[in-house]
Amino acid sequence: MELKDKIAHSHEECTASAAAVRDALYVLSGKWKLPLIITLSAGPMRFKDIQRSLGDITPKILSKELQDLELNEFVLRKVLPTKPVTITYELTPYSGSLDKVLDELKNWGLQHRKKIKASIRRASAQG
Amino acid sequence: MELKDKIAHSHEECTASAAAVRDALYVLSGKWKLPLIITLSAGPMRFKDIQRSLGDITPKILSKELQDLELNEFVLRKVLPTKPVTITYELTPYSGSLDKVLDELKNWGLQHRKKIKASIRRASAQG
DNA sequence: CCGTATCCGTCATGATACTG
DNA sequence: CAGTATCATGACGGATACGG
Repeated sequence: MELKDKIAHSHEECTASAAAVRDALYVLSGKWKLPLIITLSAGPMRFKDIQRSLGDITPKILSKELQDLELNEFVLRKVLPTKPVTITYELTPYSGSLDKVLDELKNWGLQHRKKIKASIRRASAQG
Repeated sequence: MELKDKIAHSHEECTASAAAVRDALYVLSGKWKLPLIITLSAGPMRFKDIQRSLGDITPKILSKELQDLELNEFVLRKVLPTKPVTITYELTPYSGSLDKVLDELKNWGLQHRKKIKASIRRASAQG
């Protein structure tokens, strides 16, 4: 079955597909959301730990991204009654709904990278 | 199986996953690439037709997006020896490799929209 | 018709500094 | 530690106009 058979059945369905895909990409947009989710998949972490784990994200951006993910119910913010309070972030069960998407995206990314490398090799050989 | 079992096996694999996912999102990034692919899934089209079909994309942006997609071998540009020449754009077979990704993205986008609506209803009822 | 060139506004991201 | 505030910037998308 080809792409056009799966996606572009009619004008309306085509529009609907495009809208749904764009919804998804919108929610997952930005430089950090996916890396953040993948990082948190290791378990609950504190703000500073996440920051270190992601390398060079600034607190402002991290804060914003975490809030976004919280709003979309991918991430749960927990305040532990220690003294002073400890705050942790962890993935919600709902984040599991991204499993397939993430997996497909990962697989596709891997195979695409290989393909691009091969293309470049071919192009160089030709030139 | 949970997300953490599928994605974050080890530090290296976690990093690799994140990189692959970001590769994929990078290639598909921007406001128009997916809508463009979905539009072209109806068959070969000329520049002006695509422009009309996408609604309000400007020629500069469309040109750039088409070039990006050509580079990544999703789209083939054909120059037909009519007089004056006719130029068409069509999907390559390789674009079919996106089938699964697109499908998962579409499904996820649809279910997520439903969930968000339900959340808003719940929040309103509470407040 | 098929684009490219120029200019411009907006938004995402980031550096730095600061508060509780 | 866990953030917020302020300021800066650069990429992206778009409007308009023009060239082949």
